[in-house]
Amino acid sequence: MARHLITSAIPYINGIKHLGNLVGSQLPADLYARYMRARGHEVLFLCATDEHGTPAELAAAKAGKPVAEYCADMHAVQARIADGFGLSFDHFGRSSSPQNHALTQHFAARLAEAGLIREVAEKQVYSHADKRFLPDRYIEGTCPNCGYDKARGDQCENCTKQLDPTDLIDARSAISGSTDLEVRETKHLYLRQSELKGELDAWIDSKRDWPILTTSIAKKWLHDGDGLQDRGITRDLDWGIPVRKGADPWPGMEGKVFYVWFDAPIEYIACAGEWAEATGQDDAAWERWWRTDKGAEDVRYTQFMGKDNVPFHTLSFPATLIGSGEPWKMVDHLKSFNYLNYDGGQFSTSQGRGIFMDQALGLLPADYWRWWLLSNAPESSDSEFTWDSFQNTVNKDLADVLGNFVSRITKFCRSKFGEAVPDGGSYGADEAALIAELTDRVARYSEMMDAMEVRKSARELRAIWACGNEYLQRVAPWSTFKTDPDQAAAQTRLGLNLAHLFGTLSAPFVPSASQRILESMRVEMTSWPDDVEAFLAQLPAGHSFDVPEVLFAKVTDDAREEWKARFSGAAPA
RNA sequence: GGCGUUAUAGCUCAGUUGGUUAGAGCGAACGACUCAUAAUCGUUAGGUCGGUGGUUCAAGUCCACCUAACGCCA
Repeated sequence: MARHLITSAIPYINGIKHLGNLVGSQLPADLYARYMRARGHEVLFLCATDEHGTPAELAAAKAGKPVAEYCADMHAVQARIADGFGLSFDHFGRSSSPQNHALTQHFAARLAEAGLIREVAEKQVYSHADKRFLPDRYIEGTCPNCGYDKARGDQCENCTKQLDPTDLIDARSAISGSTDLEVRETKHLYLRQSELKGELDAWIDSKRDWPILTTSIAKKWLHDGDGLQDRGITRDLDWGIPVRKGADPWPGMEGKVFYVWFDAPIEYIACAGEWAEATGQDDAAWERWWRTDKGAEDVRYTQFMGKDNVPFHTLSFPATLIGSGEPWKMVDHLKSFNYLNYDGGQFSTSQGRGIFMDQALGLLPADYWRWWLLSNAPESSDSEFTWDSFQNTVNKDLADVLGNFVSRITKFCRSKFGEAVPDGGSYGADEAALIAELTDRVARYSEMMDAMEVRKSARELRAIWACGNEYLQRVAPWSTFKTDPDQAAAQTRLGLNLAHLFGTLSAPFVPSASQRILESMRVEMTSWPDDVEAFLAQLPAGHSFDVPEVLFAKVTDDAREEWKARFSGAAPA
């Protein structure tokens, strides 16, 4: 038994995430966590909400709530939706937790002691009306290059020219519209990650089995242009973790907070602390997952994220851990994903384009979405959601191949032998061939799951389901029954055991349906079927079962068309 | 402009360190079966592996250049 620490990139607090966000991190992380648990390994699967920063403050203001209250509410909303999707976090934490405050300040102190923090004086735009410094993108004005009047302080969206806020003509706050702006000098802390460039480079080089997507992004940031740049890790905001040197004040940094990108990854660690607290355990309980001097040296740590998060996880966060000089557990495998597009374009939160997690659950059970998303995960390149593909895939794979298999074998048995596994007959060449094929396929499926090859795993699982239908078609117990009822009984017995096998193997992908299959077969989820032959003998003659209701109702053409229209992002109804 | 990813049958994609007739699922056509959510199973469908030029006894699989899509950065 191994120990697996698994984290999903933590979703930002300001709203409900869309399916693209889901498939890029939380869902594959859940797949892996469920699989590892099913194999009998010890798993700690953590996720949290990323709560700090300007967008959270603005979203709270828009909602008319204090930011702390807004974040608490949205955390509850995201937690409920995650639960709806069957995301099996051991803990769903918050980056605003006391644990993260303490840990973030601790890391900053350690980095300062190591000489890896420097102060930089910068000029930033202050808005008197908003009583705050404005990030570049929250300043609007007329582009000096093309005259577009809604250019942002970082870039003009019309002519794409890169801008400084001070370049803008008639600059105004994007928040209040106020033009009462002032350029002020302010000091910030920078993480000198360029000092660690060599170490990070060597570390990345040692990760030969990471996805190309991951290492190519990391290498680019390390070597592109002038190489790895130092990053500001503080901001002039109210909402965040106050800049302190451990428990002590940080002279000159009063009223400032750490930048969200500094504290967010630290939440992976803090979240383990939150988990320990929530489950009534002491610090040693979480430290054995995170401190290699306190029991974590045999932990295998895997992170899941979309490609936009890779630089922070391969460079900035490791720089923080290495720079601390303390024995923190570093990531062992970093599985990254490309983007999921929606029907010819990108998912868009602002334009309401695409499908959001809460809406998805309002249409169909989570298993439908899990199956489509995982079996089409954007691993090698961006992939695209279309309603036609979704309907076709879930109807064919889930309803026709898996659902119908369980249905046909249980109903056949009920009509000929009653609702218990029939006795009599024995296995012959057909059964041996089936068991041999399944042994081979289950081994390959397990290999693919170990390797986090999501699409390939899904494909292999589907092939395993198809084996059940192929077997029934080949031996045709409905025909055998007429001439040799004992032989038909043996075939049916094997068929029912196949349902048990499928229920177990499918659990990481479609946990609810798997649960229903196992319940109707009246068995608990037990061991992983490494020995297929032995596993297929677990339901003995006489074992009673129930015929389940339809496992997967099909998506109709009418529903597909209605949803396609409803989620087009065109004129809102 | 720099960099990266991708470009394989109508569609979605597999194709280990280069090596016999390039594979799967879906769709399509035909056939079988009738237990089942009109579900299933089988057979077939002949794609110059984006283009050009190289390396090699041998390249979809390595190299160079080109083209296209997407993305990141400046």
